[in-house]
Amino acid sequence: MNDLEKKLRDAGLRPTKQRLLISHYLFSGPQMHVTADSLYSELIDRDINISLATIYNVLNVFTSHGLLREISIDPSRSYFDTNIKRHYHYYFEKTGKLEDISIEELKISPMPEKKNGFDVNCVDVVIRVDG
Amino acid sequence: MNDLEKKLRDAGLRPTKQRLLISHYLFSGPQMHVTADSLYSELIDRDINISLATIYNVLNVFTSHGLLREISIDPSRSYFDTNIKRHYHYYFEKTGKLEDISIEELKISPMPEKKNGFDVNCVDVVIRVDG
DNA sequence: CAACTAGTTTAGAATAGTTCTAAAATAAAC
DNA sequence: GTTTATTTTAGAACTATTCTAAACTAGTTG
Ligand SMILES: [Mn+2]
Ligand SMILES: [Mn+2]
Ligand SMILES: [Zn+2]
Ligand SMILES: [Zn+2]
Repeated sequence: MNDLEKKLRDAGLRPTKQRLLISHYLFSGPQMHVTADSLYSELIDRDINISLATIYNVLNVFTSHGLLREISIDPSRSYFDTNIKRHYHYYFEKTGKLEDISIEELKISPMPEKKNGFDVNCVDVVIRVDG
Repeated sequence: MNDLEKKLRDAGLRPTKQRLLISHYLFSGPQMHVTADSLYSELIDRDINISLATIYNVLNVFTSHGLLREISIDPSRSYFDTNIKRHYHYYFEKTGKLEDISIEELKISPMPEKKNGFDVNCVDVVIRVDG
């Protein structure tokens, strides 16, 4: 059982052919930010033909099982982040690219823990730049 | 020339009947966060019948002329904020409501001014809570 | 005022990202 | 190997938003 198969099983997911191919693209190299469309195109470029419905299914199920994080940046499409540790983003509005900002680089204080008795699920910071 | 008419003219916009009615709803009371749909429904409730296309036109033109700010919170719809001063948000994921956080309440440091030579357009902070 | 022009509103069509449906395929359990 | 639950898929459906083009209106000019 290889690393990717273990990663999927540990998350409670069946390691199907399509999930493994997508995992290989997403998780075997440097961390990245993808949209459904960018992922679909990149896989097509590598002659990996997975239906767009499956791309959406996999992005959503990976997100709900903690392997990806969804980022709301642009109301016209969802971004998914392979970096699931707490961090923030630069967003380059012209190119649509994202770049990580570590929590050491940018400090928020006081870091909120609760609001009206409700737990804080996450703190999203997006710094929008022209480029 | 009343306040709302002046506000529109100062922004370089013609004070049409529809824009004035929408401005009255948005700008005459406390600050608020709306979606195209919530605004449309609230106006219908007040027997103000403006086409949904116009609601979208007006929200977009108000935003591009600095009378509103668009907030990316939820990939399934756009929020617009009548508070155009720098501030941050709590987002209550179950109800879809937003609440302002002032820049005195939450500090970010260092406040970024530039990135790769590009200007920072805005710094969005969203604290997502369960409620 | 009347005539003119540029900008605005509107219904309805179109678009596009995403989700749904239901049938075929596959993974896991027995 | 057989069975069962899960997954994949093509294509349809959905939905927030934008577009189209015709009717309307605000502002300008004489
Ligand atoms: Mn989603
Ligand atoms: Mn918009
Ligand atoms: Zn990231
Ligand atoms: Zn606000």
